[in-house]
Amino acid sequence: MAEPTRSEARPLPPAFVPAEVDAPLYERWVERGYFEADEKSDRPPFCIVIPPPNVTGSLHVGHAFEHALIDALVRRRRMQGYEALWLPGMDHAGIATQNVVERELAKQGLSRHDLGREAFVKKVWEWKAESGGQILGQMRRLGDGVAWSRERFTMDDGLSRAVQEIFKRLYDDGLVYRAERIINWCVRCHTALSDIEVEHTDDEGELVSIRYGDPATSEVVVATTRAETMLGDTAVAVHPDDDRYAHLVGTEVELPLTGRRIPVVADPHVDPTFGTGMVKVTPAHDPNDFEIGQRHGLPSLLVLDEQGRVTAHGPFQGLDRFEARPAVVAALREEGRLVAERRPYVHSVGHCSRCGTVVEPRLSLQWWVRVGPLAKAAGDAVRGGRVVIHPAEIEGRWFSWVDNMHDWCVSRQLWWGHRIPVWYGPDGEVVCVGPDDDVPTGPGWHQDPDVLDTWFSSALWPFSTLGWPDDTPALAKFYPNQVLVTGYDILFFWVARMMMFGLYARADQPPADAVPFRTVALHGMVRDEHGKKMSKSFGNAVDPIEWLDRFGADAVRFTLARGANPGTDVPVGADWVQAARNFCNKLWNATRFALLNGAHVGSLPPAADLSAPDRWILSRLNATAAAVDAFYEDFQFAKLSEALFHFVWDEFCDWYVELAKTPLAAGGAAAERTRLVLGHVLDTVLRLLHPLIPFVTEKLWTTLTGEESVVIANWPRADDSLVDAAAETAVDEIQRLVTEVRRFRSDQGLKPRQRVTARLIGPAGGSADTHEIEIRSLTWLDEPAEGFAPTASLQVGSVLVEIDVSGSIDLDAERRRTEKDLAAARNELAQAAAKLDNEQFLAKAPDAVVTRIRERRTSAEAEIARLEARLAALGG
RNA sequence: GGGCGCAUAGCUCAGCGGGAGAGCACCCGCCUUACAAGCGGGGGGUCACUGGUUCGAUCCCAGUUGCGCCCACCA
Repeated sequence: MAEPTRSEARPLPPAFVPAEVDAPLYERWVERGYFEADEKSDRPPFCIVIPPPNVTGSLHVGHAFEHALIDALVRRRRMQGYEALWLPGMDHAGIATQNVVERELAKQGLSRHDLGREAFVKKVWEWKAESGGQILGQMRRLGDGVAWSRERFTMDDGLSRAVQEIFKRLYDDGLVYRAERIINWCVRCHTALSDIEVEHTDDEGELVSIRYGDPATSEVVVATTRAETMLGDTAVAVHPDDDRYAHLVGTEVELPLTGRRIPVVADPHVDPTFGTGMVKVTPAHDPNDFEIGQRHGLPSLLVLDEQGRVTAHGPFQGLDRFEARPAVVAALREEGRLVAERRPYVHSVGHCSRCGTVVEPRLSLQWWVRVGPLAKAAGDAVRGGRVVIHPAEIEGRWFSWVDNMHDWCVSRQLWWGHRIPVWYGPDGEVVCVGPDDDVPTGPGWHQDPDVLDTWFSSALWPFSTLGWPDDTPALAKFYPNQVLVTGYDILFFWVARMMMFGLYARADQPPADAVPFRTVALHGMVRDEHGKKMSKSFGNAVDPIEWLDRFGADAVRFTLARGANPGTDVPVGADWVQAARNFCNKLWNATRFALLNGAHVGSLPPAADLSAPDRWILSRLNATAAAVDAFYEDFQFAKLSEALFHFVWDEFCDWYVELAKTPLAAGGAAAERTRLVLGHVLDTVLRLLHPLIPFVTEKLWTTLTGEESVVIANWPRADDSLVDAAAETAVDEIQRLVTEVRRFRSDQGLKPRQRVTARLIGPAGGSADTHEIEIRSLTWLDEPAEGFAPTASLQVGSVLVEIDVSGSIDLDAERRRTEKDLAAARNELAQAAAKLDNEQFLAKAPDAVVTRIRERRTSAEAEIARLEARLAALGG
């Protein structure tokens, strides 16, 4: 047997101080290459690509949350023997980053146009270097076990090549095309936006009804919330079956303020029951009107420029759309009661998701991805079970989205991003250039000035980061990724597009291997301690660094994991992080205690040589390990964290460690046996906890075992043979006895450590008999001396405890307690008895339930008898 | 306008057909040589409302009220 000398050799400080522990450990992990993955390995692959953070700024708590989950998954798989890869990187975040840099420039009174495209883009790269470095630093502090050698950026050469390649393929397949349509135009960002980049809110506006045609005889009344767009009307539409207006169809009416005459057309899109049943048609500034225009060959008249200013017609020219709106209404009124009605109107208004500006629908020539076949494949992959979405309830949303997707506008009028690889020739030639093609040169040739939607490159992330379009070993090994962990908020922005492009790019593979990932695990959003959305403007956003400084990375990670119920939002507050920090410290001190007492890791003695508490804690340990494994398979981070928390604190620390003090003090074989069990339990539970709280566990585990690192230790396997029902029952008895005595003492006003004498009388070999020393120690009861005269007695299970409460017993307190317990027991009995009197219950309830109720009745009866006796003894 | 989800202890949330749970907060007592970032004990809930199904409902169904989210081109 090894001598317990380690503890003296490697003492632990009395408290866990993350600031002193974390950083050196992380550096060592990286130096030793633990997080690197070998694509040539025979081990099964486990790859998760990071949802690339925007280089825009620093990580927020949501990132910390996501990283905590991913890191836990990857670390566990690594311990299980997988070739585990967490691939890091960042996203250039086109519009977001450009905005940030433009804002910086604005502080100096400059616009990007002052710099020019080339200089501006250079500026953004500088920003990227600075901001990106900050993000990487935060990831190190969090303990993210990423393969740094594989770090990628969506704008680096390889990924840009992938973007160009896929664009070229899509172009050649007719899946990307250029067309003039209504797009969402942000007048502040000066770019087109895709539909999902627009956020709708119910805004207060005004619905204005306007008379068109001859004021005297006018029967044409149309309504609008955007009066200024009337300047661009090119028709009025009615429903084809609307008899009220059938006579007008084919005629022309005068458009006020413009001197133009516009036709009345019949179109099925018009809802005859809404308003007057007549609609103004502005093909250049409304998607529906554009459709109507197409159907009737109407001209499209742009009346707002890219700044949202009126381009047409004298008095309004140059006015912002929001100035033009009332101005037009006023002019109509002056013109002679052309405004039939004005009323407040709450309606859905689209805003730029980046800057909040009201989006202007606007006719524009843009590049589009034809989404039909791609989206169908994305839907089928989930339908066919090739990709599994967690939690499953989200699938409904998934299908309704992919099955109804509109074509995706992918061109952006920005400078920061992947430039569209299309050249236009002097004679109207259009050439799409692949990564290995020659760029057309010569007079008149120029490249499309626009860049691609930032999500276009993100969509390639699962394979572009692994070397695609080249046929690399990494791609072969790690594609499809095993899991994708991300927030439900970007299911459509990102997950759907990765599915579409992954399936398209890898269409040469068998269907099951073309998918970008096998499982999508969606998490919720981090919220504040009251469940409110975190936002800077609301002032409740937390900088994770603050918590990292105060409580350490493990505490932050554990808090977040512990709150992570599948797919639901996670509320967190500083108090909770503190509680997690306390847990880490508890673990620290339990290990410290064990080491101070010579705990070490060795082969466990056979069960027959172990005490009931030993067998109990091993039983609980293995049950916990099994539960943790099951929870991991289901991404139940809250449950598995809770299981480990409960095991460590409530079972191991509160009971096993306390019970262990007796054999440790006894010395000899009992002490050595206990040291081995302590060592074994800690060894195992530290490994189980490592994926969640990597730093403390590394420090404690290496100190305990003397081994190199828990990062590369084996994941514990639950051993069913160590689950021991008899031991659990035995310890359960001890716990009940101890708790009852403590309760009695507390009721009697005895100080916790105040020694009183007592005699324990139980059946030979029962828990009181075999563990009397432990029980006395935990209840501060001394052996009775000569002439022992108990002043009180209490029966707990099969054990009678006679106590000499030094001094007089507080009869009132004791009576109150007993009466209360008695009432509870009687209530219990009544409930059980009522059920057992019910014939239908007996006939229909499952046997197990009936048995349980019978047992409950029996124990309630015994309890009542006991309590009544006690009450009688108390003179009640 | 559609679709989805949620209402359980003061707060944040688990549980989800047969004994109401956790963390934090609260009250009482303890500086017990692992830990005061701790230890022991304790109080606190007609499980939103109304009906239904069932021997039995916090749990299933319907409706009501309140809250949240997603989608949508209704002037």
